[in-house]
Amino acid sequence: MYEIETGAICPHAHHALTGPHMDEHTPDTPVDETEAGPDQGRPTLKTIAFMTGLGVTTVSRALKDAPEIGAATRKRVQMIARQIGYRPNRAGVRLRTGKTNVISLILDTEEQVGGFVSDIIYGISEALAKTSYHLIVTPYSRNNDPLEPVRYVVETGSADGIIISRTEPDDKRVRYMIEHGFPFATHGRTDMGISHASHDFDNYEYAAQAVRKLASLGRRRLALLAPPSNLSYYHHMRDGFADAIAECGLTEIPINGVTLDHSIQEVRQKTAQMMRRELRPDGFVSGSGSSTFALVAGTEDAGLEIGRDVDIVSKQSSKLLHLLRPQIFAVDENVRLAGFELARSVMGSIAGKDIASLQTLSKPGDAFQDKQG
Amino acid sequence: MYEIETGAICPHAHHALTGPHMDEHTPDTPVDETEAGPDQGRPTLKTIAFMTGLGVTTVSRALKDAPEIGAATRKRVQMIARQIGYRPNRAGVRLRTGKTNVISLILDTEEQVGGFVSDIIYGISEALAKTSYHLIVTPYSRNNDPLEPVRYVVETGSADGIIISRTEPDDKRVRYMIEHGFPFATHGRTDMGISHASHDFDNYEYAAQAVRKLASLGRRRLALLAPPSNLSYYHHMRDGFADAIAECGLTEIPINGVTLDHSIQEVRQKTAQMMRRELRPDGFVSGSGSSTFALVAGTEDAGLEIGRDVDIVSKQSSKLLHLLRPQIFAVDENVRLAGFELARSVMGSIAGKDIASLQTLSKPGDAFQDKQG
DNA sequence: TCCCAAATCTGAAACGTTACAGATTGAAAG
DNA sequence: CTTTCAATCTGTAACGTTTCAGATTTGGGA
Repeated sequence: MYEIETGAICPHAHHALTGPHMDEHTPDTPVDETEAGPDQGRPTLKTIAFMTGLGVTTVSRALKDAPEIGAATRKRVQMIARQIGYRPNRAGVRLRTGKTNVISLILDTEEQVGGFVSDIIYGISEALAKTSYHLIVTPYSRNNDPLEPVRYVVETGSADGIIISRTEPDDKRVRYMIEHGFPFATHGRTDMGISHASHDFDNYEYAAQAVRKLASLGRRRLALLAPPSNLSYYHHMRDGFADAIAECGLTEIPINGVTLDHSIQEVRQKTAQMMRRELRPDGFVSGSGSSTFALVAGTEDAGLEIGRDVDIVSKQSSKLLHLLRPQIFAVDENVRLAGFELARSVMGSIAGKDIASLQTLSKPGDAFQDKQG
Repeated sequence: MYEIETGAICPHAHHALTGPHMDEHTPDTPVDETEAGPDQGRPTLKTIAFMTGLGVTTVSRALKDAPEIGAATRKRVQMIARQIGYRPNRAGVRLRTGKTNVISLILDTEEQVGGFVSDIIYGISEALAKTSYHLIVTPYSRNNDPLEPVRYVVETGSADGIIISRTEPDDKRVRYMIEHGFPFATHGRTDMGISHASHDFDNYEYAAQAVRKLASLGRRRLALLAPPSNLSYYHHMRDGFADAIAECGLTEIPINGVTLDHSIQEVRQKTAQMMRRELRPDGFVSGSGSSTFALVAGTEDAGLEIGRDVDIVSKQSSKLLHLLRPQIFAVDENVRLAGFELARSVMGSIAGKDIASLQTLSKPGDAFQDKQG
């Protein structure tokens, strides 16, 4: 049934198949509209038009429940369409309307965080599953200009909406998309005085709770392993950390030179260095699971023990931390949910929905899992 | 410059923008071909045709280096195209030729393995970066029919080629795609007497080497934590394991009821159970990093110690295992490379290249990283 | 001088869809 | 018995591209 279809898709079979394709148009006799020829290959509006005896316009409208089509006709057309498994040709729609039915997820391919990308993709997929949207992944390297992939998608119109992460307080990608009226949603918030679709994890709250937890354990000198300072959530996390430090009357031991973006080796080394010093932290707040692996390793390199000499509170997106060291206090960040929300947001943005409804903030939950997970 | 473009993409702006779009056709005067109107919005072939004074056909051919175009014209057209940033409209090409310039990665959204998906996507992206291909992710749930997403892509022609994983020895998706002449590449091999594009990690070799390593450590009773038995690489891994067991004169302690697909909790529990028995294994071969986390936890639940009571050899795609327990012997599987190779393979398949050149097997390398990683 | 072939170039048609501007009904209103 | 109007339906054109079947020019050979 779909032979032509697959043929048409397989380039090396082009010449063989495009020849006898729809040979209703014999060069001598002019086209007779009433005989649209036997349907072959994938059904189109023309196929249905032929089967129902209607015009393609009518069929097109009937399928999208236009009001000017009789109820009987509408039902008849839709029935046949379902029967023969009609699917609108995406290229046709896209060419005609400019609507691509595609969401582009723009990804940093240097991303360290294991599982982050999988989860966000699964979440997006879940939200897109019942819609006509497809998900396309547009990668870029952190070394290059992050604006470039955005510009590419906007300029070539290869998607109807964009999802970005690694959002900055003053984000030029956001500015660009706003200026071009292009729908998008950001993972993380901005601080540009502009309202736009976004989803974020409440890192302020997380860091504050983490500090309080450590304070309640009697820890006094805390260190924060934070994201790079250009990212929005650096500030949230840092503010939550600082506020709670002040609130609890603790002191901060700054970690210089490494962030969540650094390699495990670098973090491990830096941690070991720090933990061998006189005035070392007795508590860590960590922004990501994989970095916490390095934190633990570095701490133990220095001969110290988690839970005894130092406590760690860490975010995680997978559930591995309490297997690494059961003493770690792990807070789950549901990245799959983030993906889901981001997809909903960007679709809402495309549909022109009210922006207020497209901004969500995920709370850390009461998930300070204790020694047993 | 791209205002029209973005407008055309943003559905809620349609009506506003399709009106004054290219108003060269005034209803009274017939079209004068020589005045193609001022180019606005995204440049098309028509734009270039107007600028050069050539026909669109000529421009189209000039851009693809057709031989029947004069060298001077060709250069002139290409120069202008570059100048004004011409990009062929994907929908136009796709509608006309049937070529989508899209590769579909079909993903099981139940996937446990953290980082696996990210890496394979990064690898694919890398291979696609310099081409005109886009990557689209087509998800499915393991509970549903795995053929369904494949059928969807083939029937709707939403991609030129497909990449699948979780390949089975007798894989109905492979059969389906072959029957429909649809280009694809599989992550993992089949055993159907059909030759097709694929990439695989040599799990036979991995398991055999793992067993020999454990044997060299004096371990005698080995257990294999294997993939589910329907997958191809189950057999490879199991055969390598069994052959080396025989070769070294060791015995196998079978693990029943859990596979790499099972949750960490399940594996952990099962492992603990097993390790409390009289005749427990003194060596593990594990097929994935995250499962090894569970293996370690379960072993320690039973009061045993890695490196003393039992040794573990495990594959990993991230580098976390030696941070978990430095005693683990980890073998790296480069999933990013797998993605890269798969993308190359499927593109080769689309281009009709010789299949022999599209089959690659990645060797485990000499990477039996010792206690220090 | 004429003709033919090669070298360049060209318009028309088509891919499948939707928007526009009617066309065709039947029935209600005058 | 018209006229009008709403309710349905329809053909044409257009989106941007490539293919087909020429058209035009040039130059060489006779």
